[in-house]
Amino acid sequence: MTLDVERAGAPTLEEVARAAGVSRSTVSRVVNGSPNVTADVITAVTTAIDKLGYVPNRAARSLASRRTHAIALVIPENTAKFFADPYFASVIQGVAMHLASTDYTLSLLIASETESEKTRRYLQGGNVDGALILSHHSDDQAYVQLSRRMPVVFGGRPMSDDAYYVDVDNVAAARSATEYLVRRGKTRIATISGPHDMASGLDRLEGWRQALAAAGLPADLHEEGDFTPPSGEAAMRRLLARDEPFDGVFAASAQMASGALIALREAGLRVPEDVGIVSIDNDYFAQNALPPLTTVDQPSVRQGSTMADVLLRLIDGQDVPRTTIIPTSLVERASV
Amino acid sequence: MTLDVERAGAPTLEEVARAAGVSRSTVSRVVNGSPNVTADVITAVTTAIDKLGYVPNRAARSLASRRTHAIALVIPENTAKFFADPYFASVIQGVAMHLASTDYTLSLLIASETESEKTRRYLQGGNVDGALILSHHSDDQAYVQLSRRMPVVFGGRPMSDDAYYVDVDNVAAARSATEYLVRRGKTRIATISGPHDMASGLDRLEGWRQALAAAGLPADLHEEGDFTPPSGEAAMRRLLARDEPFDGVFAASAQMASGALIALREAGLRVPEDVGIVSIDNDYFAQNALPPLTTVDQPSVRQGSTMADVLLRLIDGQDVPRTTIIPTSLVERASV
DNA sequence: TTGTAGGCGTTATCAC
DNA sequence: GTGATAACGCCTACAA
Repeated sequence: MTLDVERAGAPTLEEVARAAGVSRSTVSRVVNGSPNVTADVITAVTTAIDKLGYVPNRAARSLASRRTHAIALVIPENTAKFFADPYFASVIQGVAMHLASTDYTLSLLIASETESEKTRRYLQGGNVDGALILSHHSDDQAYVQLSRRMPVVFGGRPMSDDAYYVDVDNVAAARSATEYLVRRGKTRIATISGPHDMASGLDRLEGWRQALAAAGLPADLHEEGDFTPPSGEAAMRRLLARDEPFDGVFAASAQMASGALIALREAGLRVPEDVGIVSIDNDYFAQNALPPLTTVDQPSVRQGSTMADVLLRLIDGQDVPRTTIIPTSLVERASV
Repeated sequence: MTLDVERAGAPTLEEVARAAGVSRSTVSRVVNGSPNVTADVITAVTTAIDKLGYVPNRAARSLASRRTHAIALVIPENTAKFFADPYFASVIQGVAMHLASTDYTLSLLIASETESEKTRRYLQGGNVDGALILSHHSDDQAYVQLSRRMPVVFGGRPMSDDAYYVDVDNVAAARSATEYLVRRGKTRIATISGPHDMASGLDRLEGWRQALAAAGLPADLHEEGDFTPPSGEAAMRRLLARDEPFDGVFAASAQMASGALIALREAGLRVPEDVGIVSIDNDYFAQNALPPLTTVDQPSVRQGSTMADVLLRLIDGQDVPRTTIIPTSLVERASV
């Protein structure tokens, strides 16, 4: 009698069709929201679906439709080294949460350079409908090429022109941070920049330069870091070793600022009394530093969700601007 | 002549077969490493594969084989709030990197509670071969049930018995941290514990108790936090407000310890001179605190890769112990 | 060892 | 509006 009870696998579209007394095609139409279906039929099918607990088989669906409903989030391994950086965690979170409200799936790829071929094949092998590339390095070229074969969106401006990306305006962010220092009366403003092989590193340096130029101040006190706390500490030591007094510092990341704070303290310099410091990133480094850092907030969770949004539109064939800039804002705390 | 050039889609198994002059079955066998194939044939097929740049179509493969070669990493949304916690980023990284050396794919799910039904269906809908659940909360029940339908491995001991999980020995970690305080001559040792609805919170509290009991010391100075810096700061304030002097503190997380440091400093207490503090987590909070924290290192990247390893074995039908404990180690710095 | 044939669960193209 | 009927690309008995 109840042959259908205790079936092994999940119910199929075919079974739903039988239960609803319609054809498979019709069930498929209902499932995919086709406009040409009678209300009665929709009701019947929906009921059957609920009763049976039907869930479309993704594999079958993508085999037939040639779309996977999956996107990849690629994190080049050299970037993964910076995984500890809360920035990446936030972006990933943003992506995942945005996707949660769609029926797309997120496939996370840590792309080791030694197996880049494998990653490339995976991406081109029709496993995903599009890719998100999270990296600020100049070695993005391979991925830029990929964007000719499928929708690709970068997080952070890639070192290439014709690519879709969403980023904060790093130049403007750095400029506003530096301008804040100027407004507070600082006249000798140094910077601890990010690495020169990352667009964000370069852009923030440029913003610092612009602000100083506009204020008629010299822009010669510059040391490079790699965004991490230790590099910030080391850079500050080098700055101090120049024996060239300064009363303000723009650090390209809060992590570096927190490192710089250590070197400053060691040197017997007080913040903000002796030197004021402003940075970028409103993460817990900024929040928990001593003193808490005045910094430029770049909403990274939002960057992630925006990236996902842009990619999905691209996949959907919509017309999307190549560049999406996320606004930043200065948050004042006690370091200046 | 060259009909095959400029084809639209990716090459199929069928085309490889034709190019190699064998049947599709044989190509399939070669691709899947079947033992019963002649060396010559393998060579021929492999050559054809390389020449054509063939990549198996995942959808077709899983439709036919009923295996997806994908696993899910589920992060309950309440956990996602703690996303800023470097612990999670590390675990995710570990999982992703382990998977990179296999042909499994990682599907990252942020499971909002309001859509838990959706997540459940996704998991049960045959989209993945197994799932990793990252959570320390007691609301894991739903996922424990899931483990009856497919391989599931938890990160952190779930509040249930019959589940596979990989975790650090939180009791032992807390005990060794506390014992260290005892060895350093502290006689009045307080604790800032984690939340009581997380196994790790409870276990670390228990470890603290055990160490004190063994040393014949009272275990009454206890305040609860939620693993975040602010909660640690607040807990320390409450501890201080008790007006019950103490010379040692075991904080269940480095983040809370860093918060506690702030309250301690405000109260004019010096670390380590007046009170020694030990915590768990060797993250940058521990490394960059002032003073740097003596702490118990729990290798979270490794926990992630181990979780993936266990799950893959489970999927492979291997016999795996339900519990995998990752060793921890004490790293001495300047806070005691 | 290798080939044949049928099927995996959907979608898509047609007729009706 | 709805229903047959091919694909979609691969796996897997089973046969040879």
